[in-house]
Amino acid sequence: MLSIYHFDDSGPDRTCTCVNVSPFLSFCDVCLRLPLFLRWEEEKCTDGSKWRFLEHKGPVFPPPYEPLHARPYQAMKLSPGAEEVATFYAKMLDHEYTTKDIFRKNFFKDWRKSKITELKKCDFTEMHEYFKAQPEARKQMSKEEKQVKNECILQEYGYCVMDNHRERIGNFRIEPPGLFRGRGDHPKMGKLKRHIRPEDIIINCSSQDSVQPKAPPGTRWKEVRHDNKVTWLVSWTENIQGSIKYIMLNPSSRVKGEKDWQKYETEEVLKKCVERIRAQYREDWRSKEMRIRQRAVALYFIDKLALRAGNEKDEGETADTVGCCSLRVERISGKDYIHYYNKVPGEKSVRQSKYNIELILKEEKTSILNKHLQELMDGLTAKVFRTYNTSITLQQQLKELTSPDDNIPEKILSYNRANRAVAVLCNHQRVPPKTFEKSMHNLQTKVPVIKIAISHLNSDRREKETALCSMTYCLLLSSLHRCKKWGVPIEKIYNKTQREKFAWAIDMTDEDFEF
DNA sequence: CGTGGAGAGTCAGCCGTGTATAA
DNA sequence: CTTATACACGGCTGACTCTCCAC
Repeated sequence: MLSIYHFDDSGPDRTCTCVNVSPFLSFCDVCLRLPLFLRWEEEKCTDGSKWRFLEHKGPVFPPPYEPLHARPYQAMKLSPGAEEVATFYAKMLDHEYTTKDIFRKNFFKDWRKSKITELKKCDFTEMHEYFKAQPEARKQMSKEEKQVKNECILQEYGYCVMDNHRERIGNFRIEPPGLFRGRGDHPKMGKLKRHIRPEDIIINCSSQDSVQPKAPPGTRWKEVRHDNKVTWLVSWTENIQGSIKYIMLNPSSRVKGEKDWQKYETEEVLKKCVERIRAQYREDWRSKEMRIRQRAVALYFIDKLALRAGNEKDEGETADTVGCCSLRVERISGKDYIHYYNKVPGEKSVRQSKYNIELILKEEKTSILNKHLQELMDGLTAKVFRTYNTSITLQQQLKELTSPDDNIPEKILSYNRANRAVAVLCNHQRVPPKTFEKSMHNLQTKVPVIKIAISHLNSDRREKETALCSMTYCLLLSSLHRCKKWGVPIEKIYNKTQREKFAWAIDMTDEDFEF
């Protein structure tokens, strides 16, 4: 039974009561009122509001910098600010980032508000050693001491009250300052991510009846607003890309759970009409209109290759990564493309129309594509295809790989193998972590016979990781179903966080379920 | 009507930490 | 029993998707 919250208007302290009811029951069998999910649905909230009451304590700021009085540059004394920025670099000395020119250049540019002229002449090793020793020092602090401290902060700042429910907040801590780590060859890597002050913070909460969060002594918030059309509690603008950051609720919360449920339902609808959509885009490959051909091939890639949509981005400002709609001709002839291409035998009409492919990917825009998808099916967007195909593949694989006589470990193994198939579809590829390579090396030198096992180990690891990261909803339900059917403990497949997030799905799975 | 940009929300990889397990 | 290694977990945050609205 799923724990669905219901309103408890009688309580003096506005906390919720959890009652075990199925989301498909009309009424809670204890208080005889509608469960929250359904009530929300019932009352429709057509104005698009996400909540009626919201109260929280605001964010937790990182502790202020404590100067070390270190002198990494020719014994020169640094201001506390300059010294702090230096510590960010010193902490990363072991990281590959600090070997990259762009990283160093950006860091140095932001740091040299001081009179330091050459990075090469700086010696960060002393500071580096200091920080390396920190985990040791922290270990000295007693375990309970740490836990109690953390627990207090969590209890005070880690929860909010939204519509009578005490809900867990996802990230209630402000991002600490540091050096920006972009992904890939990011042109801004190494730039200083500055301190966020209360004056940068926008608070969102109820206007009446709620206690508003207090800014730290001697400071004030940038703004306090009362916007119940959004779900965030706190926001600020980050200084590297100028984008907005938010504090929002935990995945186990009502607002997030409802969203997930909705997505699951969209997948269900797609299942019913996917063949129609496929037939249509195949036909569109031969359209007289170029735009339609473009659209159809883009859609084909998204469907067949589980590509992401991939929006246009500012060149020179952002990471160098690509998706379907931003694929360019030069990339198509490149290795990446061949790599994908080889995985798609058949569908000759796409392959033969070289002319198609070149234009399509160059000019098709995500927004246009999404508009088209919306016409094909209500709620359909590019990424729904990705999750849908993931689900279907997993389900098929599970069916193929599992036999009723398997014992539980065998069933867990086949689950992991099925996940590998899913990973292939999504083209997940990960570099094994460095520590892994190292331990592999040790194995190889010690016991040569073990070599044979190495490839297995390697793939097992990937399967596990994939199991953790390719969570979608039909996929989720079909694997939950399998657990129930074969008596595999759910705990063996999903960890605590995942089980909390998908409490609603775990409950609605029964043995007859099939995606 | 199309487009660009801001805002909101989701996804996913990395990494530190704590714990289980092996040596 | 102690120490070292492996592993799992969860927090963090950059990247991405999608929507909406002003122009």
